[in-house]
Amino acid sequence: MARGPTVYDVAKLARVSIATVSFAFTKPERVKAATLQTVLSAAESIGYVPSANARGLAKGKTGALGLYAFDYLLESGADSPSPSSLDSTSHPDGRLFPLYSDEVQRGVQLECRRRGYALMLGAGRNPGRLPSLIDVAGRVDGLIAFAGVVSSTLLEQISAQIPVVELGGEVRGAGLHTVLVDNRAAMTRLTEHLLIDHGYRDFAYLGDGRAAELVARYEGFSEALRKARIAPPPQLQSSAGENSSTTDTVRGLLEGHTRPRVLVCATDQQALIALDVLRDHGVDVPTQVAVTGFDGIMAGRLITPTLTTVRQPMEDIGRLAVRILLDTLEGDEDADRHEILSTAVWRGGTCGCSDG
Amino acid sequence: MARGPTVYDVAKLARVSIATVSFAFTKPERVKAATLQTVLSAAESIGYVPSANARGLAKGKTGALGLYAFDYLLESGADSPSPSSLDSTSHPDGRLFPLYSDEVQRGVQLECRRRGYALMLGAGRNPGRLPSLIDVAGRVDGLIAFAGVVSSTLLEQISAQIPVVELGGEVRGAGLHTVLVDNRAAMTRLTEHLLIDHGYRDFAYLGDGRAAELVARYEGFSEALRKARIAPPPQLQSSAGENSSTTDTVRGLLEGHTRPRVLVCATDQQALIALDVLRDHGVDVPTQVAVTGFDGIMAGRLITPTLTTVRQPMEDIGRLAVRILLDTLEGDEDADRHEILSTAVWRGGTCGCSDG
DNA sequence: TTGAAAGCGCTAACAG
DNA sequence: CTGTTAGCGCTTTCAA
Repeated sequence: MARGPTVYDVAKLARVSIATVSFAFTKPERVKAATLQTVLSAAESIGYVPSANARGLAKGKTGALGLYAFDYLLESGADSPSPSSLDSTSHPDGRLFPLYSDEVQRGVQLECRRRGYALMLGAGRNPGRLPSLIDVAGRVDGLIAFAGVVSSTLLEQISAQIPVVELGGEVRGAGLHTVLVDNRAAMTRLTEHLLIDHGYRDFAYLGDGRAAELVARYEGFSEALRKARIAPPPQLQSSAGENSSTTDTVRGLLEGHTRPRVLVCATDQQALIALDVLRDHGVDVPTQVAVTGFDGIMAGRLITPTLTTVRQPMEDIGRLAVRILLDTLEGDEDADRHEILSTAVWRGGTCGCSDG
Repeated sequence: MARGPTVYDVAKLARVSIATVSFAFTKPERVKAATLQTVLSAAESIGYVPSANARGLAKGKTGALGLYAFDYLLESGADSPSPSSLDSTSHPDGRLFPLYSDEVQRGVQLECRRRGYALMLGAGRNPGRLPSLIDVAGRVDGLIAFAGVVSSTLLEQISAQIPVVELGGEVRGAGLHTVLVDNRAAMTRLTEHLLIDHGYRDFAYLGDGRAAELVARYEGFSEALRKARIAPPPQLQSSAGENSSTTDTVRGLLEGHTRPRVLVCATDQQALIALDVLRDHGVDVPTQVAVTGFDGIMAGRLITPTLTTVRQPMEDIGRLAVRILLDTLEGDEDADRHEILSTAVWRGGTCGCSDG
């Protein structure tokens, strides 16, 4: 922030010491009413705005939490100068908003506001440019980060300074708190629905081999299949965050000669893209190909038929992360916390269930 | 943030001065390669995370922008401890997410990330608690605030320190930049559609007399009516941010003995609530009562029939605000900027147009 | 190329 | 109740 009037200026004007000015703002009850008035109006008259930086430096606290998220939309091209969002239906990715991370972020925001904390947002995977993780970490009292966005060793390093909650990923003992869902078990349940209730036996799997959560989903899928004595197909690789890569992969699948009966996708975002491609190729869902996702984002509920998926309690995930941070910050919390929230299989229309 | 290793610790370990440590991080090219290595690995080994606070204090810049938004959802009760968002359709207000402010925020976020700035979020109307506006203002290089969230005089005061963009509201010459749409003209166009294309003549208006933007909408509505020689009805007052107040108002309207042919609402959020109440009372839309909103939020596009409304380019509004800030910050911008973005009347089904 | 030293604006003892 | 004073951790001249 630009330099403006400081405590010194206010003090001079009010003819008191800087300590009194400071007290007037932080512990008004410790200052005589008359003095308080003088100081406050002096401050007002010169437009004094206390520097949160200086305050944070002096107190060792900032009153803000940080959220470091992976920026899916940014990567997929939504960062074009100005795509005129007046008609966001024509904006290919806008249609997918809010994404998984957006809904989690919403929970974080709501809980931060409730508890009187400001929230600092950072994002990106290119640590070269600001705001890199370090940049937000150095500025907040606690940090929430999506797994996979930033190296866990960096996160552990930061957690030596301030409490850190990692969302998703794996439980590590290294001082990081964790909030996650049982991706593996949930995907097993979803797959069993497809196997048992629908009797499908011919599967394809659209995955992303990198993030730990996504790997767990594939494992859950494979396990269900093996239990049914079906050999799990390999993952068709597509980057969960990059819509164009998903489009290519699904196109490739359709242009091959054997078409699966079911396409299980690692995320809703991928499933929704897949549905687009299927439609473009004139393939009917669910009668020709059934499709499922994972996450439970809003967009999946709003298409017809609705997307069969596993719903995560995204808002709760965000809220809980904030609560963990504040508990360790304000309370006398001790150990790492690893919370596993529950999910629910949502039987939409894209798997062949009757919708609604 | 908690106190961890500092430049001093790193300097001692690397056997250099703190200045060298600082240079190593900020101007690596000014440090001999060998020294750089020593410093960097020393820093790494003790888990050094530079304090953005101290840096900000010393440089007078923070590399972050602030967004101060009105927190509609919070007020309307979504701040209950944990409403289990697994089924957000059962969560009365979750259904309305993302709201107008959320979509604007999204634009702000995207542009901030593009330009390498972190974003600090604050919100609320109770200035007593943190994070009050001042708190985020003191911590950022530029501020974006929704009109009406905070007194404009405070905003003007802050704008003496850092550039400020006010979203909505009125153009003030006092050093505040503004981004807005022509609420009045847009509402006139919408009303004319109802008057001319549908021939409606019996109107009710659900408004909120406080915010300047909302007042302008009512004026636009009234003007269209007067031009058609119809006396504008008074505003049925309901707080735009408080859903329960809207529910009560609309109920009151329906329980009266004269039911209007059209209900024009100042915001989509109010219109959507109104539609709920109408449905509960067994009133058909649009055949018995036509309804219109204003904003163009996602929820309005996803109901059947779709909500007739005025679409604002919300994402663009957010992006533009950021650009204005960065232009004045980084460039040699001079004067206040007052940008007016264009809107479009969306003819949905709730006004009686054939939908789709 | 590196070091010494003076702040940046505020808080928090500790005196008075 | 108010003033003095010593930092908080980093950046940045100015010298060496």
